[in-house]
Amino acid sequence: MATINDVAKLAGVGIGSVSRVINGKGSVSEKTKLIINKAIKDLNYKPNNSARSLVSKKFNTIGIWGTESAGTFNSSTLKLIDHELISHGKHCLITNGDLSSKENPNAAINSVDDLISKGCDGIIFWGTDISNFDIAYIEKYFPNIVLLNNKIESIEHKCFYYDHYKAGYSAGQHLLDKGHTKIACITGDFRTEDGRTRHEGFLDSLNDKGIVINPELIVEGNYSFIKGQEGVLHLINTNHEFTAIFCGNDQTAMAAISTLSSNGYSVPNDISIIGYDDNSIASFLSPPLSTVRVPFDNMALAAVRSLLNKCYNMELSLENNFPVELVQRESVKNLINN
Amino acid sequence: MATINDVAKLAGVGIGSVSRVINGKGSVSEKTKLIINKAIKDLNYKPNNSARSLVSKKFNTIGIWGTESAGTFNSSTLKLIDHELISHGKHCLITNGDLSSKENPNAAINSVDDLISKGCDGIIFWGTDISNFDIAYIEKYFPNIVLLNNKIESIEHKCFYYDHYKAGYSAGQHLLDKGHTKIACITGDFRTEDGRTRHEGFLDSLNDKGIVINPELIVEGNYSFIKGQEGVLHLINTNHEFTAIFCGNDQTAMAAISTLSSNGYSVPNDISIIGYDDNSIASFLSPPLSTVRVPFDNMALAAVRSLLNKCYNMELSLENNFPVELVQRESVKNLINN
DNA sequence: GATTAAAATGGAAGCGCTTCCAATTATAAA
DNA sequence: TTTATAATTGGAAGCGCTTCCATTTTAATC
Repeated sequence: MATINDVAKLAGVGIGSVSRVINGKGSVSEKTKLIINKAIKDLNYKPNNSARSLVSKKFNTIGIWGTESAGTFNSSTLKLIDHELISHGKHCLITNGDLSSKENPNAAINSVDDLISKGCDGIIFWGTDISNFDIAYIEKYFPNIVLLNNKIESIEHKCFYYDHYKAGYSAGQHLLDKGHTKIACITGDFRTEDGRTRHEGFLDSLNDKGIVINPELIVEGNYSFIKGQEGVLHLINTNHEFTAIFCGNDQTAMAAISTLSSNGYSVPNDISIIGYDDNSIASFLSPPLSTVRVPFDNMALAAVRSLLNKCYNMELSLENNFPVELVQRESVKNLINN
Repeated sequence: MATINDVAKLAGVGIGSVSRVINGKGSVSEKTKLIINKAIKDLNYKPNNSARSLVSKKFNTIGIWGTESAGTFNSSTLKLIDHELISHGKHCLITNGDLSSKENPNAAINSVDDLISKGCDGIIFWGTDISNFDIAYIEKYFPNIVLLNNKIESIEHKCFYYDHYKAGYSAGQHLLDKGHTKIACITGDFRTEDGRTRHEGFLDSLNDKGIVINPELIVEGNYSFIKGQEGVLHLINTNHEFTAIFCGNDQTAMAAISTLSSNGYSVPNDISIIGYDDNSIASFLSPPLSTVRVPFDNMALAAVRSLLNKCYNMELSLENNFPVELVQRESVKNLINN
């Protein structure tokens, strides 16, 4: 592998000039620039990043800390992030937090320290699988961070998230608009903030119309297919009547649809389903799923850009408002005759 | 950030000893080891990876070159790879080849060079979206590579792939076993090798029983939902009778099921569907999809491990046989009365 | 206690780069 | 032409580490 010395020697110049050409700063005459570029090409010279980072303290790399449940490893959003980074000449170093969460209490911090010492200029924390406490601790000595789909009051300007409450609310509203009043739901995990918040929003939308949901029609899930399946089974075995189910996420909705139809119920004729996320499958289900679209990609893009700006003094534009949108497809029946 | 000098000073030893402790090689007395470790902890010292790499030429990082269509950014397999790397203290540097493929002809190579100069000890090439020619070229100057789900004769020992032919064959066989003889198919893209091969295997399974498929019942797809939808629509508008469709992948099968049912056909009562991949959705479809399970995870694990062995002189065990398996669920009707 | 071999230790050299400054060269003004 | 100023240039220093070797310390043996 050719080094900067080789280039300098071949071009008959000093290493300083070569460095100036590579980095495009400092003054070099057009003539020597030409000579140096030729030498670079002839030697197929590529600057050694370790040496560069050692001196400059810049790594041109952004770390991503995420977990499976954050969707990090199962989402086109990762692609989008990577795309944005690469198009600015940066790299993407990934760490899966799942590994650490099992182990000792400091495991999350350790895995982050690992990421830092490996060399990245900033970190995107994706999801809520790391405690606020840990993040706050890390942020003290490594401030170039950004939270995606998570929110911590003390560093709110570094957070990119949407309003779970509003999202839940709009799901409920849609059901109401279509004339449903007897509504069941299969929620997310109530131990998580977002699980609670989206459910609250949902309940409040009903409350605001004076509708109170039968507590027996609320079953707690955890976003998994299997819990969705169990939830539906439980609901259809209860004796309470309902015409619609609000599912805590699309995965749950998927489970609901398939479980209902294999138990002889038709969606939406017998029971309507509304999901939450608008994941990549939602429109492909049968029937296509009405759901709340969460602006994941917009948030992700803004998060990366904000970090890019901070780490590399860039000035990329970024959104800071991430409205949720109700996507009406065919899984909710209109009960209102007009 | 504390450096090795700080540690040496605090511990009252030479930097050589500190280095020996960090790397666990060379001899250091238990007593000084203790002192040094305390200093390391007190200073919260983390070795600087750039400096280490600069000297040692090791990066403790494996690059992944993949594209969206390879599933790199949409698959739990990535998580598995990352997991394996991290549990051996290595990192995972990702590059999305999609970006490059659009641009100039050398874009793929450039993006790989980028990965190399950024610093990785080996690269996993995931999928077939980079030409054999390019890979062969890269392998010459950067031999620590491994191909996942791809095969190039000249470096077959670096390739981890399965038998598309057999997979296609077994799909056909299953349909035959269930008594289907009038079979349609919606294939993959015939411009790709795997698209062709799995189709060949499928046709041969029929041929071997003396069954010839009606050419009008073969429609070329490209693994996308939309093409699957179009394909089904085309098939049901044709006047030729068929009882089953072999879909080139599960995505296509998903499209087929949803399109058929929204056109009044019942799966599997009217038409049977068999898929290919056994992706994460397959078992959740309604009806649950019978499909050919492709051993992605096994291949990926073997690929990573093989690379780990090569790059770091490890001796991890690895599978080298990746049999395909038919997963029978409920989307294929049994036509044989017994 | 003396001798020898083995273990432990300190630190210089050097990895490839950026940055800085002193020295040189070109350019403009007088 | 001379002088002042700006642009260009070379290369030493130093980033934090590993590796090597010369030196010192320890342990083992007589």
